Amino acid sequence: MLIHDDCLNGIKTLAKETVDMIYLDPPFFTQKHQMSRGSNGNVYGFSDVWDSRQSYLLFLKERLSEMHRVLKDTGSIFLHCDTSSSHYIRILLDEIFGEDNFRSEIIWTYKRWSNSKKGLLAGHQTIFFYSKSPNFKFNVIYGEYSPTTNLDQILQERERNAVGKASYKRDKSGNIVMAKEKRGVPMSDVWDIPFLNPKARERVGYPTQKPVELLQRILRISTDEGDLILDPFCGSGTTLVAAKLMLRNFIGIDVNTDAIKLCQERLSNPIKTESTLLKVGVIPYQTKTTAELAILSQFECDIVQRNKGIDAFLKKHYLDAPVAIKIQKVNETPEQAIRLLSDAGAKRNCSFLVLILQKATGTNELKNVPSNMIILKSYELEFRQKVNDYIVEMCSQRVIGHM
Amino acid sequence: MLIHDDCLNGIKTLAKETVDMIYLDPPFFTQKHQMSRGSNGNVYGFSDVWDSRQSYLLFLKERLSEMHRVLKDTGSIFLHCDTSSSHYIRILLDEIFGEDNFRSEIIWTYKRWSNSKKGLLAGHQTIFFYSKSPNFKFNVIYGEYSPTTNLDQILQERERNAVGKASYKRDKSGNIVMAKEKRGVPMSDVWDIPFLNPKARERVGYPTQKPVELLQRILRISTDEGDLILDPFCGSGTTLVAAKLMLRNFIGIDVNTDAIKLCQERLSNPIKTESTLLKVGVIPYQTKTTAELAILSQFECDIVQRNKGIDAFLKKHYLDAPVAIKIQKVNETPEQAIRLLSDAGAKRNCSFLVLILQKATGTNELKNVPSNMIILKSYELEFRQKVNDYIVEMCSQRVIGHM
DNA sequence: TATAGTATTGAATCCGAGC
DNA sequence: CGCTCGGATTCAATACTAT
Repeated sequence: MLIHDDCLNGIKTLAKETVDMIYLDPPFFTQKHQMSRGSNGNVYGFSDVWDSRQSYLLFLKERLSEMHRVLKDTGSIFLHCDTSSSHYIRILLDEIFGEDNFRSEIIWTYKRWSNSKKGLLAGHQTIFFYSKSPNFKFNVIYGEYSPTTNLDQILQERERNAVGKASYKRDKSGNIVMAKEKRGVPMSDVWDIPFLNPKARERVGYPTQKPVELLQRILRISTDEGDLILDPFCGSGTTLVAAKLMLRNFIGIDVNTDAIKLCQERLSNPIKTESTLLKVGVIPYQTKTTAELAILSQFECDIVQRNKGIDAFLKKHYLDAPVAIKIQKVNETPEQAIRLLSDAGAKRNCSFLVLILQKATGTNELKNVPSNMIILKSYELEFRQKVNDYIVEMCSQRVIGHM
Repeated sequence: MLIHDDCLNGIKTLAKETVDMIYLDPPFFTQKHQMSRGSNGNVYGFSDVWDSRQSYLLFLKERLSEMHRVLKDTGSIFLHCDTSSSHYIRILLDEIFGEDNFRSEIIWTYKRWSNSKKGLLAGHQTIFFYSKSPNFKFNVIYGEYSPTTNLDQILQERERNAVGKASYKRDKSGNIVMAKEKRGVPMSDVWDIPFLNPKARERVGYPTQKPVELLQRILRISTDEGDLILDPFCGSGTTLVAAKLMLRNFIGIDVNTDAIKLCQERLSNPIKTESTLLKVGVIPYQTKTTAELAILSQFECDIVQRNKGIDAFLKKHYLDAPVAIKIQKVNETPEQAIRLLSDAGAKRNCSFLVLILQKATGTNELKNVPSNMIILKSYELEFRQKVNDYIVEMCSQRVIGHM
């Protein structure tokens, strides 16, 4: 939903405790008029000039109180700002949401291209993360271990003696005891996400536009599918686009007519939205899944978009003809995949067709496999089948042993 | 020089405008008693518990005013704090040093041993950088260009037309105009410096001890040799050690007797841990090739560095034990790879071992394969072998046909 | 001497016991 | 039910040891 109004009025129309998450990127108190030019030639802008800091803070305070009202008990708020006023803003947030509900000061870092000046180059912005209450919703996301970590050691169980000295745990026979499954490293409050590249900005052209990746990360940790997101200063609508992509519901408010129009365009025309994102480098992951890309990355190949039968061609030709590759999709049976690939391959005069299966095929032999089609199983699949075989055999042996 | 006293008294003994730089790392208002044990068995600590934030801020304010007095016109102050009170502290600094003399909010980021929590892991602290006046001393330090930067572009002169569109400058004959030599990228305000590791020799056991490297960076940008540095909360004396190593003069003040003793000891033998991580960067730790990473990316696994026998462990355990993965290296025969993996796997009590072969094995059966080792072939290898089989068969058929 | 592999550690965090 | 206190768990990065 889009509301074209000052967010103070806009939020007042919403009922108490109905919103799961609020992200806002209000004016930063830069005392400048923010402007930039869009690809359509329009000039977008808004004023960030104020009588005094006092009036700026009052403006924010009124609106933050309303946000507090509409936020659910399990909800969170993310306020994006920079060093211009972050200290005063945090005091406001402490007042309105309570010091105890301060969760994190998220640092968004980026490398930026800029001329040298006397002093350090500003390469970060701050996002304050407060919750409405201690029982806020939070999805812990685990990441990779640091390369300097010796994982094989960490996987061993350890114990400490009375003095606190740690050592590896061993069983009675002196063997090392392995620890339980590990989850990985929880996400830090410092986020290194590339600044929106200038070409992408050209496409939408709204000043202070944020990268979708940043919003997606916020949505991932603080909301689930179907949750309701509010962005009271939605600008060009990045939050709303992220919400739509991630199947969240959303309300965007902006006082600026151009902003609302821009949001409508971005949201109503998903294809254009996708192409915008494609430039930023987010969408390739949507036409091909990460798993598919990982498989294809092992072949020297060129990736084909929008073809149901072929995912890629090998760079090298065999028998003077191209080799087509297809990965079985999750919703395809092996037979369907074989059919799609052999049809598409025939049209292109391929010498070989490579089909990679990702799902168990049952025991039946595959039918209608052209003689030049090579069928491979994904590592996962092959691994799972072999483990299965092994366990089945082990069990049967045990049964025989008991007889 | 070392002064054993409350810094309020200590600074009062100093003359007006005599100090070039002040670094302070005051209590953070954590409301905890900070304690830790030194290698000599001593227990060091200080109290960071206060009646109220008010009294904490008053304490700081009195001392900051004195610091302002002794700082030279060209001098700077760096105040180290964390999210506990950074917002209030910055308002104090605005008051005492002036908003216009705010130079940077430096973010010190690090990775750290930790535990999972509901929320984001704190991985940064803040250093506020203010100057006494606009004509502060500052040494601009240039770093490397990021690898994604197009160097051609940097080396070409650019110009903007009336509309503000940038293009490469050309001379009258249409040749590209090369720019003057560039010096690199000026330093950002986000500093990634490893946290003082529990095992670092530099560690003296004083709580909240900071890495020497951090202080050296501050000294480098804000002072020259022979300048006078003041640290009014010198603790274990890291600032003083950095100053001594970099030939700056220094005054350290602390109320704590143990702290002063520790400083004396440390200064007589200043040690800086040669952080290999900092010296060589994170790359040498990453020992996997892109091809290997591509293969591993298809498993849900944690990557292991510095182990010849194991490249990764599956995140999921099978039969209540971990599963180790190894990829055959280009210079390993299958037999060697099998041997390395089975040895390493035995030590770690793995339920299964997965070996991925990347090179043709000849026709011989593999020997000494443990029963719980699963051998997979890389897609490339499998593909090439099957293509080979196919062609061989095709040829033989043709030969038969010709007979 | 260089490299592979092993042994440790701090302190933030959670969780459960005790009050 | 809300507190504190103690114990268990966590992981990055060093020092140390063996080869």
